[in-house]
Amino acid sequence: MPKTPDDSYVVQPVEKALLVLAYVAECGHVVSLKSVSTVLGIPKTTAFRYLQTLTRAGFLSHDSRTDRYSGGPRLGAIARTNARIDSARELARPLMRDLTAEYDGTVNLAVKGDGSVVYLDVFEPPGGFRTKARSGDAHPLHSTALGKAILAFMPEEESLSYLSRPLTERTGRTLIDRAELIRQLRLVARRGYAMETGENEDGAMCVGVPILDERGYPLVALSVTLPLQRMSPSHAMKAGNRLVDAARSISARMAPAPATRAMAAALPGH
Amino acid sequence: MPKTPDDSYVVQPVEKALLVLAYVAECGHVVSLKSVSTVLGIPKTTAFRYLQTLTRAGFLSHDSRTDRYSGGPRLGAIARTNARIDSARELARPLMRDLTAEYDGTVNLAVKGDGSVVYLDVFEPPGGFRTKARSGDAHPLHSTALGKAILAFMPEEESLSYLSRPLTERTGRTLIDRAELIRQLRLVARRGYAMETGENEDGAMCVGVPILDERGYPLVALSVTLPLQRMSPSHAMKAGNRLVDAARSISARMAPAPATRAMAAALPGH
DNA sequence: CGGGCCGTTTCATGTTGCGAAACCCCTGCG
DNA sequence: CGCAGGGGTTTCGCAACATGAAACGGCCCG
Repeated sequence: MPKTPDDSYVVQPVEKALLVLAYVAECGHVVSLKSVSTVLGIPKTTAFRYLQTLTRAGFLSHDSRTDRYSGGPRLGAIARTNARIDSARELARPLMRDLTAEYDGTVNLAVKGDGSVVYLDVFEPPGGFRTKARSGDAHPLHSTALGKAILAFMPEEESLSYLSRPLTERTGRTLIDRAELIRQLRLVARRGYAMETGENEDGAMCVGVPILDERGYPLVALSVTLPLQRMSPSHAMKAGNRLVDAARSISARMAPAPATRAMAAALPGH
Repeated sequence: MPKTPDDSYVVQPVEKALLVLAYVAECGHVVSLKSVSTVLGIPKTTAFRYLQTLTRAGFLSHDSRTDRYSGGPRLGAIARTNARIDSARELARPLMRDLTAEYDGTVNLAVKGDGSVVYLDVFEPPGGFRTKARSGDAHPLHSTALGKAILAFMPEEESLSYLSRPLTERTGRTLIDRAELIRQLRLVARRGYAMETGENEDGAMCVGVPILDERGYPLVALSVTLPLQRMSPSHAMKAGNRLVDAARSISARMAPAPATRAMAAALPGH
């Protein structure tokens, strides 16, 4: 029985477990092992194992008093992260458009990835020079204004762990001296914006700021990139402060992560 | 290498696939097969299969142009359903408290399950008689005011499919005549509330109304249950209209299902 | 034109997922 | 008080199937 064009790479246990996850999470109420088994037509032994595994991984939660399953904390976490990023992205769009025109430069929005920034949106001015970064690309944290803005505002423990990894040299100017980087990050934290001059891409200079979520964590960052020669120190400072204002206005209106069902499920049942 | 008290029922392919799902969905940006494989330390062949399976199931989406994965539509659906139900539940709470005192009866909030209603919250008056229903219990659609309220407001095609299943007789009074049920549902749709007199539980009478989500679908329902002898027809009518108002006020303020990241991901990348 | 990076396909192997059946516990009922 | 029944948990033997090394192929970049 062929289902879709090509099943050959589908892992069956995973497929069936996802069926279980979808059923439990989408039905909006607690369910018993029995009902999973009968509704989905999966033998109860197998359903039992899937429920266990899904629960262990935090995708479901299990009330041992009533032996019922429901959506778990992980689903809430995913929804929350997505809501935060989506709303930041949405709120940033008009500001980015304005900034692109205002500075006639490239304006970037990026999220923090694992040891990198990943570009979400890149607004380019009509005529101007083009930067390398495209939506979806990843660049190092230590070589970009976006990354330095994020590093400077995350908990110190975390930033140090990133800095302890090998620091790749993107250009001749890339800072790979850890002590110097840490000094810079302290300055960034104080004045609110980060700068980068040809450290990530030759001939490009960039000013970046973090966008803090409701926990104060720099989940996203915003930056303007210009050709090196068009950016004077005073210009950069003005741009930095302008970006700080923009980021603050986004933070203030960002999704406040509403209480999730997963949390409600943690309360006593009756 | 023991991980938690008891791994014996954990299905390994599922566990690892969930690791992949968590990584991709939680990181908030598109990722490549390579990065999944290296970050999670899973051989790329295996990671490939998991990504395929997760994508097939709608938990991830795959941009074939750039070969990148991100959160899929199913995650949005789950978040939306939960948000709707949570907010209804939250908004209902104070009203339910009021109604409990006002009628000195049991007030129920339930979600539509597969062919049943599942009780979310049950408010009981201090002294009074107790009904059978507890939070988490499931009762048939056709024998409860909650269920009839829901049946009357769902698309006809769907309600007919439920009515075509065998109708269990809960008490001597349970309506199992389909034609008569359909006649009743039409009346319910017209006046806005459903009634039930000892059809689900002996000696109890119940008035229920649907709570419609933004699509007009009766996802949740609200009801008041009283001992049969304490409920006159005129009393029931007043209660019904009171409940209709309450439901409308909940519907109006219910979570409007914000645009999700999964939808945004469907837009062209750059 | 050539090298390397990354996604896809193949294939032989034995690990491990599977589900029938037995077991156990709790609840409701006579 | 004990019996029956419905769910959840555990056991166990077997073969299905997940696995990952290696080979392949396409695309980009130099």
